[in-house]
Amino acid sequence: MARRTPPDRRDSILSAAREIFAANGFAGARMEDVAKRVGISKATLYLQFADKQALFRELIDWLIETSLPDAFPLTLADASASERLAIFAQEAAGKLADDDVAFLPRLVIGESGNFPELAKAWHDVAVSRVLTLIEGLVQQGIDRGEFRAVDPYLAARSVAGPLVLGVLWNTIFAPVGAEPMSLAALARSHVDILLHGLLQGETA
Amino acid sequence: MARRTPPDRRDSILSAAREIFAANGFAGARMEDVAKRVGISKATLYLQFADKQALFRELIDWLIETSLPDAFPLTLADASASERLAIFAQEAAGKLADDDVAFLPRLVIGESGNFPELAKAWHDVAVSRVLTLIEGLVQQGIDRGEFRAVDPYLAARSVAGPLVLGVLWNTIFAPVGAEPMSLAALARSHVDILLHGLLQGETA
Amino acid sequence: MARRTPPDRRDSILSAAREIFAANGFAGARMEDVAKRVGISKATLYLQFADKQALFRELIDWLIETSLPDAFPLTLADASASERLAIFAQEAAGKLADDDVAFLPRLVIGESGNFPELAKAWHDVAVSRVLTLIEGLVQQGIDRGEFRAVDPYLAARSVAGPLVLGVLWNTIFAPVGAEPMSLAALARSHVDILLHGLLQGETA
Amino acid sequence: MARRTPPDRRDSILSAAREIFAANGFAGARMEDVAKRVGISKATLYLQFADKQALFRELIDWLIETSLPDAFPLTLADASASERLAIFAQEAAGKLADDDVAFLPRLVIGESGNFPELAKAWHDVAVSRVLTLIEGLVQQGIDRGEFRAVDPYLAARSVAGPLVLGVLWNTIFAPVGAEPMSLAALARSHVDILLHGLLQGETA
DNA sequence: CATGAATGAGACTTCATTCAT
DNA sequence: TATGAATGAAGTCTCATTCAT
Repeated sequence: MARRTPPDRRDSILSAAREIFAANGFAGARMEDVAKRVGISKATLYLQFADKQALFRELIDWLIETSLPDAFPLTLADASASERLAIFAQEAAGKLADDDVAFLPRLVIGESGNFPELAKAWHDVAVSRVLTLIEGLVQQGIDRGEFRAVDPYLAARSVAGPLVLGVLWNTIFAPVGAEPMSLAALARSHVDILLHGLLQGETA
Repeated sequence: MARRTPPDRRDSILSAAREIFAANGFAGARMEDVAKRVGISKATLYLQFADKQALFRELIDWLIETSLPDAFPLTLADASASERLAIFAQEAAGKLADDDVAFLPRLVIGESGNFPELAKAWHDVAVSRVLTLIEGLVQQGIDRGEFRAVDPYLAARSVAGPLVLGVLWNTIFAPVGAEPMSLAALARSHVDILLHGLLQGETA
Repeated sequence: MARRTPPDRRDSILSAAREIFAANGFAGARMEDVAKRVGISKATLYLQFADKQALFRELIDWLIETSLPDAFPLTLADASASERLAIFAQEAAGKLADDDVAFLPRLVIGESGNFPELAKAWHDVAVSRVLTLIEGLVQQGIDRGEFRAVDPYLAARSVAGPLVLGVLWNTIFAPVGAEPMSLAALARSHVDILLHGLLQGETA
Repeated sequence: MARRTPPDRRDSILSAAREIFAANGFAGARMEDVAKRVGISKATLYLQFADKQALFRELIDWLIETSLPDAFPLTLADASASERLAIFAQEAAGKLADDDVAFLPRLVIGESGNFPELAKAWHDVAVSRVLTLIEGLVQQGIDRGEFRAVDPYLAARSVAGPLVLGVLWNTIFAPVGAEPMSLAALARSHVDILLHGLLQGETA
């Protein structure tokens, strides 16, 4: 059941590493704990990963690959910008609610001081991409006369910000007693506010 | 509270500790580096702080005390809810742009796994407070008939989210090559969108 | 002595082991490197040799057997002692110039602390034999009235020493930039000096 | 008796290291054993030496410095070349008989594969110097018409070789049962042979 | 008070050796 | 016979923490 399956073995190690690193950070994590969680010996770990840093780096890469790649191909739709924004937000909320993804931000944020490259990779591969996608969405809305002529760059941050906050909330504060937040509800409310504004008179 | 040693000494240690912990996280920080940065010996460090955890905990307390306490007493104003929201956002952006504050999120996020109490303290003392303040602000707007009847809890997240994103952006991504973000500009744009919405026709 | 595996296999392992051990010493050599050089797996190595020490010991035996056995059968000649000394020196220089032999001294010298038996084997099988042979040669010269009545034991060291120095020189110093030494030239010069002395007037 | 004496401490470590490295070679030596022999903890070792290699390198340097520097200033004498050669050989034999010096060759020879720099240092600082000194001595003898016109470079090897052999003999073979060799006796015999030659008739 | 010196405990990493296939 | 995979044991190195001065 566990002899000759290099790919499985590798994934199971990465999976265990995710938990250990997520719980303790890079410096605080112990290789022995990772091994123990996989049910192998430390030495076997080193058969697959050159050292602790390699394991950590490949873990992050794996997480980024695993979680973001096929993200949001929905952009295609020829619905209205409003609808597409709403759909995007729902999809994003759904993805970010996945625990396998949610702790990546914490990990990368926490270790960005020690591993700047990881921050860069996460930025390039995931964050920047998503923000650019949102920018495009906003820009499209403006071009179609559907949205006001706001700054797409900043607007994209307005769109994404609350979701980031929500993810971190659930990752950081929920474990210490705060009420977990429904990303879906947050997304719905946020899109509503974004589109229609807070002001009373403004809504037709 | 500090005995014979001038409080200066204590503060200079905490200040040094801030830099070291911010740069390396708790586990990655070395007591010797803290001592070296202050210009004292490791042993002297232990004269002031029982151990590494004590230093870290007192650091966090000190940071929260130092940075958050006088936060946003502005709530007083009896201007319109819109105006007060705008003012709040500007003030918040200003405070969060301060480097002495900006790295705190990263630190807490990174160490929340090992130090749940930090997450809790930060939540209780800082985050929760500010969000509650925003909720009150929104609620007031609704009560006055100025804002639509949105969910104040979620709306508060809509307000704060982009600022959080902005701070993290400048903390995490700017150091690895991303263009730093102007929190003031972000706040301005965000409040505009929040109040008036993105939709074209909606603005009077 | 080797079963199904052709002796070639055994020899090729020993040959690879020679290079690895010669380059790194016993403790520094890795079984994996030996296996890799042969092109087999570590496990297969253990099919032929019980463990690392066994491999090393058999290697030394093999080297001694391989290199020394047929050494200097020339002693027979019934030429003059001078001639025989000269011939011996030339032959020895020739043999010692062979790289397959030259590194043996270094190996044994380096590991004599950890493997006293090696030192003993080398002494018994090789060094002692050669020195005894030289002693006999000198003694013969004395007996025939050809040589002065020197101490044959010490004289044998006088004969052999420079060749040893030469071998070590080429093994130790030449690789780090020193000019390699011609053992043949050294032997020729040395025999000349040994026979005729350095002093001017002494030569007829 | 052992608190605040950095230089003593350092020397006592090097002295212990000498024994451990001499007995086991670089790879075979354990830092813990060195520490144990000094009577300190492993960590204290690392207070003085960055790592195992640093300890080893500094040990070799220390040995070379300690043993060779003031070597053979005797060159001054204005005695005959023969006398000076004899004196040199006696002095050299005396120095080389010192156990603190005698194992250096073994150590460097054994590790020359892993630490080429050591071989180079030993060559440059010790071996090359002594050989050059002998060359000068021979050349002087030739210039004065006292010696025959031999090749000084090769003659120097003829002079030094047996002493090297003797040292290695006592280092390598004596510990495994061979009769130790008197370097003084060897030197005396060797100089006699070198000067007067082996041949009977040649001596006036 | 201040500190240089010392160390115990622990973490990473390596490698000879074994075993199921 | 051959080997890929696995690991126990060991060794290097680090660092929070203590203590004598």
